[in-house]
Amino acid sequence: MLDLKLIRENPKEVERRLRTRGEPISLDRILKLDEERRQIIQRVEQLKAQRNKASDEIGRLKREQRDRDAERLIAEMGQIADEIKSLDGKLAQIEHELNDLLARLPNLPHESVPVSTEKSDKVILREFGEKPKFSFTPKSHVELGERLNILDFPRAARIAGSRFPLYKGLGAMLEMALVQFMLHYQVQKNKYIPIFPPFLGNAESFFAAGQLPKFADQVYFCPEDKLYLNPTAEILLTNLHRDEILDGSELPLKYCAYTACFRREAGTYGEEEKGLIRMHQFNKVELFKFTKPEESYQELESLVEDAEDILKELKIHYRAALLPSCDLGQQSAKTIDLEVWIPSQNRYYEVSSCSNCEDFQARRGNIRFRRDKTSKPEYVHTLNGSGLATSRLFVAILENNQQPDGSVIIPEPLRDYVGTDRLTPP
RNA sequence: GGAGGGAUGGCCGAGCGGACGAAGGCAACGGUCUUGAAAACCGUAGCGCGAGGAGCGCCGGGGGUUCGAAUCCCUCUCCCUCCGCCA
Repeated sequence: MLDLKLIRENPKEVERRLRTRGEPISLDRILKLDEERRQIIQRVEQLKAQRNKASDEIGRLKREQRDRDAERLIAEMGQIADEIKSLDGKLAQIEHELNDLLARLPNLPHESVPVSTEKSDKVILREFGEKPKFSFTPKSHVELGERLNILDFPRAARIAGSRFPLYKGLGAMLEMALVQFMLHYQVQKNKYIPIFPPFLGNAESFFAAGQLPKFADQVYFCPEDKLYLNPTAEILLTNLHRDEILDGSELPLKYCAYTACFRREAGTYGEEEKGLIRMHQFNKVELFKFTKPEESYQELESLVEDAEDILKELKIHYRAALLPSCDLGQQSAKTIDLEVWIPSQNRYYEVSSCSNCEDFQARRGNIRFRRDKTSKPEYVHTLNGSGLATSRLFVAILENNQQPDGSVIIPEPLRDYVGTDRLTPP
């Protein structure tokens, strides 16, 4: 959520910056509603002041047994009470529409974000390793998974439907090994506090993180209980400190969480996204920070590095990309993606997306901090990043580490967790 | 799922139609005293809109009754206890 005051004071500037996202955004309606709202507030508050004064007076008269004078005042106040009620009603209506419009506005892109309407206009910040060279035609992870007997899409479809995963045998071990390894690493080396959160959240939580109201169609919803299935732990972790005032001296707070993630992925069927690339359910270890405003961009850099550590440890070729304005998620002011190489498709795929949401979510979730005991509360900045999306990493490991005989070498750090150094076809 | 009990400021806790933005306690902040600290005493002190003013709003959320609601009524959410069910 953007600050209404900022919109009111710099409408042209805000509009210009929002439009760099490539959506046709107009603030006219918001400005008009805001104007109306403030006019009504002025009138209604005047009336309420009058009413409060009269109520005090009535109380006083009653105490002094001057019932006749009290009765006269009460009769006078009836009219004002009606007027207040009608104005309050009008005000509620205006604020409802205003809040809904505000809640759907995306965040302002940071000035360091390249402005473009082409998603391909990302800036490659750095690369690690190189694309593997094969003396044979590399197989896709779908084919490898089948031959190794570690993935079973047909049976997953029987149980749940298409686009659900089923890992089997050492495949299940490898997937869980990735989760374990990443959690251990981020907790022990990078000092994140581990959280095992609920996998469902309520509407307030999803609103605070920015998922609602705009993206309701992308999440699974249980109407009986009014609960939403977690699409990313970012949402759950954002709400860890919703409606709290944090102690400035304990910032930045760094959390990491493993969750299964569920997404409806409505209307995203693409032929190249076969197998595990885009699923209704996948696994992810999420990194999350609550920071002071002036520290958030340096914390974004270190968050990206923390996620990169995993790929370096696993020796997977990747690149870090600064996304252009048109490719930012609505909450994000700046996003850096990590992309791994997928040989069978001859392209890179995102395994991590690290964003600084500045105070966008903090405002929605009322997450604040105090610099010291006596200062006023201020909004924190929230940052999130996958560290990493396990299920896509699984794909990268299978495809990048495949051997001519169809076996797959397990990266060194995962071997103890998986219990073997190599997957071999039966 | 059934029956009951709760939700008040950073925390605990009183208030149950008018002098209540809310007693009291703890914690906090400033001061006095002290070489320093503790103790004691005095004082300040919630959040939001607004101009750090006036004013308005906020006692779990929403609605209602009333000239006036923390207080009465309806409704929702969450928490606790007991029963049922279950890992």
